Amino acid sequence: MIDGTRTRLIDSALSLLREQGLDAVTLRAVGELAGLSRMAPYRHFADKTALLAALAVRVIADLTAHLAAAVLQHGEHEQRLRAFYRSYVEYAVEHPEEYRLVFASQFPVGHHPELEEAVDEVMTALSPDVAGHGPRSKATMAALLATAHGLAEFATLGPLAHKGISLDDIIDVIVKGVGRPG
Amino acid sequence: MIDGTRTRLIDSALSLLREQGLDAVTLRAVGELAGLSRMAPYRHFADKTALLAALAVRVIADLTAHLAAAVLQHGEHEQRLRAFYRSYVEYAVEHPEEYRLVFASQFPVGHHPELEEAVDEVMTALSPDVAGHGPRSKATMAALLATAHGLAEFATLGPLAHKGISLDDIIDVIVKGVGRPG
DNA sequence: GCATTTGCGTTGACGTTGTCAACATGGCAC
DNA sequence: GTGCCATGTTGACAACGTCAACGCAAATGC
Repeated sequence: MIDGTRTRLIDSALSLLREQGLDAVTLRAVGELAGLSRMAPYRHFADKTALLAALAVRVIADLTAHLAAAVLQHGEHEQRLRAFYRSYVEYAVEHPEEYRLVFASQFPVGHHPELEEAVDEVMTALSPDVAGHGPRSKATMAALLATAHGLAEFATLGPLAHKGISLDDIIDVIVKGVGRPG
Repeated sequence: MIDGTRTRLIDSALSLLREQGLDAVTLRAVGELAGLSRMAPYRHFADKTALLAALAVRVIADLTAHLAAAVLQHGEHEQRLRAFYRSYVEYAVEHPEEYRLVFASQFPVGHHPELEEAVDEVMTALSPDVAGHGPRSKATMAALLATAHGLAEFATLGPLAHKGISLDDIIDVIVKGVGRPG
């Protein structure tokens, strides 16, 4: 093990996040759940945001694996796209606090390179399977991630969930093009 | 004026939000900027979340007006759609803290009816102009808002901004359909 | 006309949180 | 052995949201 204590702190933070929500992830609670004192995290992370960023890296890796597994169950392109959207939203709905951590924590741009690497990795890992290989594959991959994220937040935050609009219908509109006459 | 102090408190909160960011919107600061004491907001709002929800209502109304103005500058359907996306992202980029307030504050569903009304109003105000009148107009409108939101967050939070991917290219992919071979 | 309730505002106090400082301790290099 | 450095600890502080208790003026009831 390279750095056991650091890993244990992230584990503790993840437990708190899952079981009691983002607000329960305090440095004190993390330290004590790891069997240490309140200031212990500062020996391994610059501040609270750095700890949360490390946690976000793990969550993003987990999400990436979840997406890849779902996508690879299908061979046909459009099926893969729909699986991508469905599994993305599914992950957000099933792990709401973890998902919220990633996007609500407002990590200052440029201060957490490992976090930006993790985002890059989602793109490079999934792009060949869902965005094709054409000249527009980068724009397509960005469009896929951005729209999936929008869908996920609308699904978890309410506006979409309780309005009697089917998720599959929305995915259908997106896949076929929002500009299509409907 | 129906309730001047309440309005003044929201004004103060908006000033703090714009000039110093979401973290600077503390009940103490809001009260004092309004020329009152720290506990004054409690006479007009149940708690801090209620104040933020009222602020979010105002922001959403502002965003709606911004979108409507941009959309109505065009007569053709696809032009309107692109204007919708561009102006949505533009608003988020130009008012990042206000936009963040709306989505990062995690308003408990069902506790802020006026907030949900405001969201409904975005839909009903814009739907005829961008989502058409067909049987799928509701799903289309939901798809438009969700995807625009995803785009806006990716644009403000970084993943999209500094990767050399053009926003117009991404909008193009979305309008024509992410499932199109590209 | 007077008593009372009610709306609006105030200060005091408390618990929680992130973080700075100062201090302890153990292993390693020399 | 002696000094250094990584790691961990406790003490303290300011800021925050919020509960209580209080003050006061306008409205209300009789």
